[in-house]
Amino acid sequence: MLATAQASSTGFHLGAISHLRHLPEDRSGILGELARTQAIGRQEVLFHEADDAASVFEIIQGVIRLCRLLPDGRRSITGFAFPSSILGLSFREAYVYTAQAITPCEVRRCGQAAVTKLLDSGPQIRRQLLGIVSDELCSAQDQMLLLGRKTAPGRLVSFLLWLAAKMAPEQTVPTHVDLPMPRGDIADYLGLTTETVSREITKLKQAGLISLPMPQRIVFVRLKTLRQIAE
Amino acid sequence: MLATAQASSTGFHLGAISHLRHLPEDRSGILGELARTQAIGRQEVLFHEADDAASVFEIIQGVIRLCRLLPDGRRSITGFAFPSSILGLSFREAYVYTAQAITPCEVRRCGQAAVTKLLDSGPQIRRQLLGIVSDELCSAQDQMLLLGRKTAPGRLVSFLLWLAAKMAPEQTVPTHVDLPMPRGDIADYLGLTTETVSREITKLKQAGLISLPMPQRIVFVRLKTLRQIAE
DNA sequence: CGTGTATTTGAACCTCGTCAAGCCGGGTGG
DNA sequence: CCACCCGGCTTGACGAGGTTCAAATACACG
Repeated sequence: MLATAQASSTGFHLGAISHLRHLPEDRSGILGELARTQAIGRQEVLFHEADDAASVFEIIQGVIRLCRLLPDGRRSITGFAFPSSILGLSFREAYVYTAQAITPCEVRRCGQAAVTKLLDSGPQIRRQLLGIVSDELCSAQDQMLLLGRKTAPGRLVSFLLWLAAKMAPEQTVPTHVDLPMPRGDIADYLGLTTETVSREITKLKQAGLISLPMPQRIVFVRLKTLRQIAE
Repeated sequence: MLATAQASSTGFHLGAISHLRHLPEDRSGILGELARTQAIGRQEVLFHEADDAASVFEIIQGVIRLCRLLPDGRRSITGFAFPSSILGLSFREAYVYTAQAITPCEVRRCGQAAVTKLLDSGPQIRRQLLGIVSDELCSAQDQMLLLGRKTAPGRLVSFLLWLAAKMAPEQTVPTHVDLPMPRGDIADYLGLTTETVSREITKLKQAGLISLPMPQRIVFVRLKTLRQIAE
């Protein structure tokens, strides 16, 4: 059932490009009835790096971490996936990262063949799928800039504001964010250590920029200053 | 010779492409006769970040740097483009980085519309274009791991070996590499400073792992050790 | 031969990683 | 109900790795 009408992704031209990089298209149900819904327990692995890329996933509920390992065990988290994210659109033989549930999740899965069929089914949906991959590429480059050229506080604040926007897309002015992932995951995402992440959070609290009712909840107190720190 | 005419930045768009972790498909001329060939002078800009993404480019000759700027001037180079790379496959409204020639270049350009047409022309070419974007995403993640979890010598050696493979793909055992870009570009690509890049090169030389007949030429002396350092 | 740029080198400083310990909260079992 | 344990988080002391600032050198170009 194609109840969810595909939002047209044809050009918006509003000038203020940087905010519009990731247009809020409605992608819900892009995989349609080709997909089967499935529950995933906390810490469960959807697929491993280098596994045969057999399936594509759409996250319905929960948060998933995407990570890569160096031979000596150093870990890099390349991204997090939230509801409506698409995972595994590789168009290649193997997955390039491991996907693991941080919280209990609900996902829809469908085979690569179904995606190929989807791609052949028309220019509209094609554009949408390609846009998804393009957006991923764009955020990957944002992340490179963060890792290569921002300091620890800049990285952390950028992350907190980004996460708040991801978790509550409807809010233009975020008030707080609840961290679904442990400090270690944040560290591996930001190229820092758990200790540094913790210390920087403490500093923000002591500077009165955030408050911390509990370790998993960050309340933004001086949002404007935070935005400056994130640059 | 071209005087240093600052190229006006009227809109072109572009994405970026490189690396071939996967199969060595022949992509030469993938844009076909839809494209027009064009010469680009050193330091000339193909397109700017946030410009309307109007064209797609294929590099025929030369090396191009792709970069992003932070408001305060810090720069991050997100990639380099070599012959046979495709730039600007964004499937979005605007380019997400600036593309600038490091050496004199020859490129083929064609409009986005032509790419769309190409995409509609069959599953074969579709797979190829999608594979290109997927490969880009994969290298972007490699780079995140490098920036987040490798030390200065690890980053530098990884880069040198990677560059050697890019510049002479036919050689399985590289003997040397000629750097087309200045130290500052390498630094902005690796998330370091010019001074650190220079010092690390000096250290490799003093350790007898490389030799340096001239600043732009790196000769690999103990390849195996270098590979270990790169991990 | 003089000028400007790229590269190298030096010294002081500082951010962040490392190692180690302490803290807090939840769950389990006595 | 309490004692204990265990994992995640915080805090402290210390040092290494990289940045910053400054200057010397080398090189290409006019």
